[in-house]
Amino acid sequence: MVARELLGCVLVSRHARVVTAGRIVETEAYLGPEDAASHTAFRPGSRALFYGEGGHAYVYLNYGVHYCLNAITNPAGEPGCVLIRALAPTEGLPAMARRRGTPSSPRIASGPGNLTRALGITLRDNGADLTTGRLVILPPATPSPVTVACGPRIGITRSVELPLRFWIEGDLSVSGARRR
DNA sequence: CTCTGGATTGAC
DNA sequence: TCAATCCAGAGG
Repeated sequence: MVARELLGCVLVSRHARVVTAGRIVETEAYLGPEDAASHTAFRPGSRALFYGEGGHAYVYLNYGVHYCLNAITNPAGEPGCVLIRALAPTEGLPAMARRRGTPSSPRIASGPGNLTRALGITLRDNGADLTTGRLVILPPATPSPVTVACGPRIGITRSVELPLRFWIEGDLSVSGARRR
């Protein structure tokens, strides 16, 4: 599963002259029509991206307040994406804190909305190429042996029971479990 | 054009 | 526990 491989990869955002980056420590997988929580199930407009070629970004404004960053994972024609939920800051922490308007903290990019705000990601990054654009995902610089845990997804109202959420065990930047 | 849901967050 | 806040889809 690609969601698992993404853990430990580094997400780099270059906005103007500011570079912010972090290690991906938490992801969630979203599937095609058979996944009731996937946007493909109730948001046809997102289908073009879901079914598009892998390696592109799918950015979505949620609750009118927060953005969510997804990576399209599958070859063209096959729906599937991974929601990036949390980052462990590795570069540009002060810039993240400035964008967030909060003090620097390991949890500055913990949670989908926090993450996108910290990296300055907006709707205009929707559909961007994650291999060449100002938003890039790199393989782990130093493949560190980590424990990957998996469990139910968070914050959704459908198919919550599917164990499609992955995170790095014990990492400080993983977002805390919430209930609904 | 109006109505409304939603993969969240942080303050009460 | 609850309100903030905005896009796109659905319906008129």
